[in-house]
Amino acid sequence: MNNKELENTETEILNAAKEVFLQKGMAGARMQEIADKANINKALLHYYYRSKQLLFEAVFKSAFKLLAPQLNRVLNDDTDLFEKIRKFTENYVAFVIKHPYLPNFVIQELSKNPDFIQKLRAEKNFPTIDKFKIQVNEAIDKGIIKPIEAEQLFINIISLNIFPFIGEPLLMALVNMDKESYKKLLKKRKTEVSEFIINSIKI
Amino acid sequence: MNNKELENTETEILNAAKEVFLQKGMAGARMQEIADKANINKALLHYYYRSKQLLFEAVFKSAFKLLAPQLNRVLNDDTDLFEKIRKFTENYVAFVIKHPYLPNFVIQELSKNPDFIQKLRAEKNFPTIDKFKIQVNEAIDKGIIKPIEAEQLFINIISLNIFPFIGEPLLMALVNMDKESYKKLLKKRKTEVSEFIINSIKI
DNA sequence: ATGTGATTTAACTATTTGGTTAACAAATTT
DNA sequence: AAATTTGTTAACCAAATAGTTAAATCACAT
Repeated sequence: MNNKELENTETEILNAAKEVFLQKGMAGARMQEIADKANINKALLHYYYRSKQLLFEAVFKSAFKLLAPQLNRVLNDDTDLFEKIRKFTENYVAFVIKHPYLPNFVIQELSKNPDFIQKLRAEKNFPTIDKFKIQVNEAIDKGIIKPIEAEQLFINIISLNIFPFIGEPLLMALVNMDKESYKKLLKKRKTEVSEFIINSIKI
Repeated sequence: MNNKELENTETEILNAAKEVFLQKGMAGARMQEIADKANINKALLHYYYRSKQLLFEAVFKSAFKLLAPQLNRVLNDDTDLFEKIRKFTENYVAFVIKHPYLPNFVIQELSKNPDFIQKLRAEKNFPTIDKFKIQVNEAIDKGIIKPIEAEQLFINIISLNIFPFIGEPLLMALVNMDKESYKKLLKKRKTEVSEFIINSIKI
């Protein structure tokens, strides 16, 4: 066997599957396309991952494992609140550029299968809001920020960061920009979004 | 024929198709399910709408026709900027409660078929940002709001309003709430989101 | 009533698609 | 090196699914 590149067929398959599932979703993905992209026979897919469902679950879990640390960067990390918002915003853009379809995929498949979240919750490192909540309330008590529910602030942070990527095709048309200008606009958001948030909450 | 309810088969079909397509997307929708939901034979679908693709396009256009006026409420409407942001935010929640899957559907299908936006752009009433841009720049000149690009502000407004619905299953889990509490939180956003935005930009 | 076009149906077809089988090949153990 | 286990393939299968056909029925004008 040529162990230069094909060192690990299983990984090869998972990568191909990621590519296809992330772009087309569970319903739109085709096992044949995944096999082709992995340069293997379709039967081999079923040898490694017994069914489409199981392969999908492997992809989904792998995708979520990449996303979770990003979310934890806001939720469970005890740097200063403002600094944290700045860092998260800056890093998130870089993350999505590296994995353009990932957040959309996770959200999309979760909407179509809401029970799935239960399986994730059980896993180690599932992000929780507790620490963030304490931090926000402390900042309020100290008079650093205006009163706001931690949940609402968190949703605002996430929305402002994730949606411009998920809604890209729609937003691009609405603001009447081509791909290149829109990408520039997104890069500017690395700093603008955090300032927008901090402006709103700081006293 | 019982003309009480079945006054118009074509409309009956379109409604059933909307239900199915909006929830399952193009790839996940099944013609049989649409036929069942419309209480008709599958052949009748093809009698009225020749193919799945054409039926899908009818649904998509109809969906976008509902969404466009919502967007135009921010973009093309010459009430005061702050008042506009308040009104839009308040109305948008009501809109999504009435059409829960709609925004997600539009965005999702556009991501999977970005060329599709061209067809929409040609249509009457496609929202454009021009008017909003002028309004924002005037407000900046008058010293009412801090300098900000109109495009960025628009994206912020849309993101803060749409994403909490699209990302509902994920966000619900992250903030550790059940459906009921989350719905309450969303209702609170009717006023909180606009204050969050205005706080950030006002001088 | 009857002829005509629009509407509706049951039954069918072609294709796609997830999954299987059985045989072959390569690596590993004995 | 013989035997066994692991990896890989071509060919096949059954179910699902979009789409078709041809006949039946309805609405209604003549």
